Amino acid sequence: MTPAPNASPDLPAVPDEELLRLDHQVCFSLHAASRAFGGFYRQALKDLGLTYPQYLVMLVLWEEGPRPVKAIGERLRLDSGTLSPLLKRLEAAGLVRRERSREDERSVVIELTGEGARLRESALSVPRGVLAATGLSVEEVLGLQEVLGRLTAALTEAADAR
Amino acid sequence: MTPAPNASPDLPAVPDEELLRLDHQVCFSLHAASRAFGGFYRQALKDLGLTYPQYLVMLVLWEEGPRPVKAIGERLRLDSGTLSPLLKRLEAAGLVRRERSREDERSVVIELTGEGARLRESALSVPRGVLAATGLSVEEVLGLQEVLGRLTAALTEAADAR
DNA sequence: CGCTATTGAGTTGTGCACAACTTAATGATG
DNA sequence: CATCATTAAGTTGTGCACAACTCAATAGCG
Repeated sequence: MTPAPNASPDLPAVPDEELLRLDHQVCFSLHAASRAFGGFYRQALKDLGLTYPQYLVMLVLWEEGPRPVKAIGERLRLDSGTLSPLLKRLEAAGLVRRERSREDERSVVIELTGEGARLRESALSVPRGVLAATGLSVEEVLGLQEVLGRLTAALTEAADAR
Repeated sequence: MTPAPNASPDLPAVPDEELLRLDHQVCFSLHAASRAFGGFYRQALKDLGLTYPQYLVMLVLWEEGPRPVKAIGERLRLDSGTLSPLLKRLEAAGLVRRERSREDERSVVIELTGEGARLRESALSVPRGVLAATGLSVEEVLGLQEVLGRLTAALTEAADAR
């Protein structure tokens, strides 16, 4: 699978020197954007008492209902090393319950508490503020999302193929 | 400054429910892309013995020469809480020197060692591999960079205006 | 000049990301 | 069915991000 036939299909006579400079820019842009996003959410979510990754987990649970840790990890591409302590903190905050599955005792199912479910109402107002703060149009957001999706898929595939 | 005149200029009758779902997608896309990028670089940089943030710092030093911690932080939007330990690790690895400035003894100037400067040669081959792995054209990369730049600027401005 | 505010770097504490590992349960195979 | 491989979750250790803080040096002002 993945023949990876190309050495550099559309990179003509760009010297390494210049690529290093461009790399600087792209790395930096993505890194900075991700952190700016996180920083803005940090403020927006402070009232809810959630961090940004905790918010992502709650979004999954609000949308999809009770899920084993494994499924949440696949959805967010996070492993148990990240999720286990995060979920324990959500449990300590009274937002979720963790229960071993009876069918498969290896699996731990995460489900919302009443408080966790109610928190969704407060969260409904968050995205509009964020979207407004981005200064992007809805079309640009959708376009950005599409490019980022392809980027992630290509990078993880390339990383796995090693 | 920053009149921020608009409540929601181009968000018509989209209900909160749907925005929350869209938010899920966008947050996730950016978060996942950033981590996929970092993951790919982690492998590419393993030979150089650098982490991704360390690579970003080295890029600044390779491009701009000796710089105080403050200047590096402004370039990468990182504060001393992140940079101080990172720079100590680069120093321990023999790649940089940290010297108090004589003109202003509050300032610590970071400069490359011979080994740090030589590492640039090995790093020259990295960006081409990464660019190929993204599966994006050069035009798409430039477009992505432009959107991300505006996104970061808008978000940090909105965050500061609180 | 002397005092106060500001600035640059560093430290501490919390949380996330991830690699490497452990443990327990399940599945597969001879 | 007994053994071995696989799987899910958790643990440990390292490094980054960031808030809140300390400390020393400098700048500004009366």
